[in-house]
Amino acid sequence: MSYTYEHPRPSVAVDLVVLTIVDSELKVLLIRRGEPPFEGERALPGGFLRTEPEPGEDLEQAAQRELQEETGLPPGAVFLDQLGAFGRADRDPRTRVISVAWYALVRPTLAPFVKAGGDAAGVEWAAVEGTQGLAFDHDAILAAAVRRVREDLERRPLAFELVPETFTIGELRHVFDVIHGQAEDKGNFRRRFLRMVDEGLLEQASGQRRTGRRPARVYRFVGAQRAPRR
Amino acid sequence: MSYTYEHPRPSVAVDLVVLTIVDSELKVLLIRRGEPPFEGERALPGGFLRTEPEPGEDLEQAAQRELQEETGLPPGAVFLDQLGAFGRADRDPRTRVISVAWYALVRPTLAPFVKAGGDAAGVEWAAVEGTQGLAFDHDAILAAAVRRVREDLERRPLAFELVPETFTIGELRHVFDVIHGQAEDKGNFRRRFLRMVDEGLLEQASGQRRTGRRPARVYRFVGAQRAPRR
DNA sequence: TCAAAAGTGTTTCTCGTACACCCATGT
DNA sequence: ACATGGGTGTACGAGAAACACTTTTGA
Repeated sequence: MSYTYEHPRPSVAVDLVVLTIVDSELKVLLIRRGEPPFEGERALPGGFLRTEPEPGEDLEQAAQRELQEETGLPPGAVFLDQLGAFGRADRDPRTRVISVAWYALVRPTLAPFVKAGGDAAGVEWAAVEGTQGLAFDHDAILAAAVRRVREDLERRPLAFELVPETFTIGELRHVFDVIHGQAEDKGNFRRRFLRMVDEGLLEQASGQRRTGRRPARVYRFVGAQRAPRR
Repeated sequence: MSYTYEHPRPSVAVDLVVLTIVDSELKVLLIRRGEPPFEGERALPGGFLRTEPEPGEDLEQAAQRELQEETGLPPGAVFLDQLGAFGRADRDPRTRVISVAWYALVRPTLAPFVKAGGDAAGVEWAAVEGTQGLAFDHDAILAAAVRRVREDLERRPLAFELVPETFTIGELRHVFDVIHGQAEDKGNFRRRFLRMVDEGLLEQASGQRRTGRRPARVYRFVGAQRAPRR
């Protein structure tokens, strides 16, 4: 309760769970740590909040900055929302660190550009399934992110962040299939989808997609704002 | 990206949005600040994360500790979950502070004991509606908490945290009415409720409640775990 | 006896679910 | 021609929504 500012302070880090879908798999962006602690091991990308020059950057700014540094993608091209704060006392063996974790969704069309732009040596897209043994408490953060995306997928327009700007019904359904780990019924998904169209959330775009089989109509997301709620 | 530990560190605070229902109104626990900044103004209860002795306390521990200090209620009697981190650079005029906010739900039966137990001078239950002008960014934190509770009420067993251990259907419906600001249909709510009973989430308790009118059956929540997901 | 809340029933509509089937295209 | 995914139809059931009605109590 003592509301004084004189006391030792923890470090505040910002960590990112950057997700995309490649080859029908949910992937997460991991780095290989180049320094202790956990040197040589894999971890989520992240960094410390800058507090200089006073008063420093907003938490959200810090997350956006890290995201940009780590992916090389233009700001605004990637969906970003806060996951929460992770603050187990022993999560960093060296000193006290609070991590504010964020999750980001990268369109598959942009994913290939990420490795090129990243500064860190060992940046890679790793399959989420089977990923384990990350540094710090990053296993737990990753798990929380996946749970969160799975839940939010149902009630917020997240899926549109994992397809190209224009997309077919099949492509969108594929996002759900991958994230939920099971196939949706084609016809039922289509109906749900078309309902969104005449609610005005989606509109048919011009052109069509020729992807091997029968060409499909393409749509575009126009619903309200894609921004998070905060 | 520089993953070094040598840099100025922000303070980390833990703030609480403690909610209850009294007199058919959603109430939030507020304190009157006794020192700068914002001396004399109202604010959410909270305090700084303790990092001594090394490595200090977990974030969740800190929240529980504050909750206990502020309400005087026994630990475990109150539902607590994390809201998120609030870190606008200018949120504290004096120095850089990151706030990790939590929301708590106090049963109406316990609410009256809170003022007695609190140490701070000006602890009060204030109606959420119309509350404004809180210190720091606490208006925003409060708004986020209310939005979150409204959403979670639908898909997690939150309502049971705002009734006595045993409760009538009407009492539970009242929670929804107050939080959503509009009355549910009696019959429809009842059906939803009874569905939970034969799903095993609720069980009829012994006895009945005599509260003025016709006595009502009382129920008890037995569903899985009440704990948050983290 | 009257108001108020408990408790019950009914009807309509929407949506999720499961499944069957046709259509257009590249190989 | 045939496999593949796009596109369409149908039928059932659970649940949301709106509303009317009976029952039990205290005042």
